[in-house]
Amino acid sequence: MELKGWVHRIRELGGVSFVMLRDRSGVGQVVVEGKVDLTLESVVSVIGTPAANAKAAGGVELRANSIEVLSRAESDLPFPVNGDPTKIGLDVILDNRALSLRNPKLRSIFAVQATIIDVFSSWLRAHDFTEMKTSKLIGSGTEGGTGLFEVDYFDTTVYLAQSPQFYKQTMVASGMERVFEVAPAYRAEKHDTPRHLNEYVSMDLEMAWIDSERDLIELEKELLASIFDAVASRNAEALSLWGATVPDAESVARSPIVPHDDALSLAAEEAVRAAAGGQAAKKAYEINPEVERLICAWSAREHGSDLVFINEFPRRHRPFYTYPLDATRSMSFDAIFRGLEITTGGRRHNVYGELLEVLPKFGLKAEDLTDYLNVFKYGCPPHGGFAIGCERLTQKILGLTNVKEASLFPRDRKRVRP
RNA sequence: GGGGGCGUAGCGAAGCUGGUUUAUCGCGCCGGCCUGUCAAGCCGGAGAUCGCGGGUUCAAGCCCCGUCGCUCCCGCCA
Repeated sequence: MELKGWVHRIRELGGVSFVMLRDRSGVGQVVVEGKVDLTLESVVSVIGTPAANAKAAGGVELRANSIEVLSRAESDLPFPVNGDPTKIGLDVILDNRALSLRNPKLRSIFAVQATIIDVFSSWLRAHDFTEMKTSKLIGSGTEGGTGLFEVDYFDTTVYLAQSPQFYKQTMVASGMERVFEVAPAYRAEKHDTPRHLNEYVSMDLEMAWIDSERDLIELEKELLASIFDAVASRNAEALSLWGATVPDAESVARSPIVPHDDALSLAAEEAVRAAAGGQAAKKAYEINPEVERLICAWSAREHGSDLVFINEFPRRHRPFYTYPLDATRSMSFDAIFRGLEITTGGRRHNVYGELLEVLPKFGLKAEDLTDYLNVFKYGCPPHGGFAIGCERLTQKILGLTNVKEASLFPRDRKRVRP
């Protein structure tokens, strides 16, 4: 039989040599008479006879009759490809992406990510959502909030989309009712943290006929539970390599929903508890990363869940299109998973007149948003949606320390290559 | 933008309060030995202007200042 792959490791014992050959399915052992003229990571084809051998790694080995080098690797590897990747700096890993992904543990991150994207899409299709692909070039940046990247576009300037928000709503109003999109989103923010990327994969959905953000939360619970189950069954090896587990469906189902103001109080109490009865913790005024960690600690202890939903955010913290609950609060929510925000969503304004009324409070002018407003001018059902940060979910499932590890070719303030 | 930490060979690290001429270890690399390895083992070798610039000192990888890079925390961030 013939075996093809990369030379993972070589052990020469004089009269006999063992070559560990790696392909997408794993690593197997090849036995060669005498010495071998091979370098690590060379691509080879081995013809030989398979043999069961209790002394072989895995119990089976291939006794080589001939080895053909299809592509010889230079011997000056920039880092040990077959070693423990947690001992290699992130910069080295990212600078040498093609090589670092040959490491099974690093490559397994993206097997998990593929499952996440697959199940997100297939679950939504099975629930009558239609997949869409919308433009990432937008003509104006009046949506507000985050920074936008400018792009030369013939004789004018356009921007990279920070989210498909307006298009999602457009498609709901178009009569499609339920849509989703998996696509990159761009944020021109000069942050430099382990949880931010300037380009990330946003898994978006939007649906008609909801009453409040609670409908969305219930849907996200089912969706996430489905993703976790699939990762557990399809990516058992990746989970074991990273020493990670996914939440079971029951724990996801009982994830608490905490109103924003309560979350701040609970976080303050949790901080006191963490400080072992120390000084009174100061109450935070908004959901910051520390509050996210504290509220998750609370959720894990009180509800046995790694997931917690925070809803009823103050209207002033949310964009203009967010549907109000009352004078100060909105029908919006965040999902916090293992201490990190992975989702923001909510119900949206769907009545033309109400949108026109709310714009001035956010310093916006109707004439700058005519395309968007026209979506509602001739009737739009009550609706809402949310987005899951694909890299962040991947990161938190596997317990990666930096979200950049969960991006094949991350783009941050300083990195635009490879 | 503010603050902390770290920059020593291709990679990962050690180097005690400044003091021994050849700056140490593991992986990888080069040469040799070895017929059952499992991160193979053993012997030998190459490879480092100790990020860069300046300063203090009889003496700096180690202390000080500046600078660049990386990293973490905060801020910013639908």
